Amino acid sequence: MASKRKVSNPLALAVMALLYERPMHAYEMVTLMRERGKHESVRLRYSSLYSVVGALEREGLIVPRETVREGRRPERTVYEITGAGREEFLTWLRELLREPVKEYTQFAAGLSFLAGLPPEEAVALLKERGRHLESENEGMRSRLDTAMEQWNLPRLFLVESEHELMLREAEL
Amino acid sequence: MASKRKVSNPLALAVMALLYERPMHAYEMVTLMRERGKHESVRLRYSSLYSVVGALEREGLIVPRETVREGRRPERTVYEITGAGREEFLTWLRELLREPVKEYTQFAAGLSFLAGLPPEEAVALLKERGRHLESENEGMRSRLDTAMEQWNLPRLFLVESEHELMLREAEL
DNA sequence: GAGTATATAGTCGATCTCGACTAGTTCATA
DNA sequence: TATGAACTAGTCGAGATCGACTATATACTC
Repeated sequence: MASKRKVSNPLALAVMALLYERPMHAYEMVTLMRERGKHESVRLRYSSLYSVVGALEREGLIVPRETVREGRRPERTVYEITGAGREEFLTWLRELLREPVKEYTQFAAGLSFLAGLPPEEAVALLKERGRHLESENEGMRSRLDTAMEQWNLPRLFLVESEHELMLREAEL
Repeated sequence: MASKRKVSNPLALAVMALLYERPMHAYEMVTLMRERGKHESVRLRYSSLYSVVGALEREGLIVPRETVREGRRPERTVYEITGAGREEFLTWLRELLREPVKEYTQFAAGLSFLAGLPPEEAVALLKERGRHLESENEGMRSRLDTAMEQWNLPRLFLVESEHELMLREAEL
């Protein structure tokens, strides 16, 4: 279990999720992801997207359905998900939700070398961080509140990280 | 501010931190990092380490001091940090601590496609995750407690993630 | 003293990832 | 009506990253 995936970029999960709904072309995926705020949870770069789409096709998880061209714009390839793709999507998603995996963050790295700085400076920096977080979180919270009517799934979603970090600073 | 670093892998921060203490060779860095548990906060692979060391050298942040060979073992190059390296280390560390940056986690990605699963299954999976976390955290906590005497810096350090995730599940 | 497990010290090739760039289109606006 | 911004739809090359592999030395065990 938890064997290595042939396409491991989380963006691939997003692609499959979107194609699970209906066939579409790459650029449309970007647009949809942005509309739905998925780019907040999955790192989204054009270049990665196209390479991930290519990889998924190689692995037979998605297939091109048609290539259309409007006017003199570059042509767009519409993809659809395959049976194997659906299966892979569900397996992967289940695994992500069920099994905690070690995640490395920049901040954790920074914290672990805290000792390289004089204590007063460390405290000052972390306090500053605290202020940044507070104001960012306020913004997030209010955006969430106003968006709550349309999208009822997210709810609390990002705000917990606030608690985590507040605790850390409190601890210092 | 927050301009792109020439060597951006957090492992580079670790290397500079170690060489800040005293010159050493690559393999010794691995040993020390493991001893001190730094590999819990910074992803550590041999291959990445050697390439990071190479990059740091190219950038003039560290320099080889001598190459020694014991018996017929592969030769080891001892590195030391330069003035520029010290400066870069401090700047980077300060930035990491001061400025919150968006971090993408696997779990966040998974959560954001939760809707792809039937609600009961989602709940079941997250509950399972909760159990895993609980037992893992228990282990962590006891290891921390026993190690507390020797290393007094870490204290709460990893345990807050427990709270974060417990809150998330509670929310579901 | 033979076999095997573990520690030491790395290298190499394939893939992944990203930033920078291209190139046409639509829209506002001066 | 020219001009510049923003949108649409990608490509490309450089560099980063990782898994797998090599090779010697030491320790343990039967």
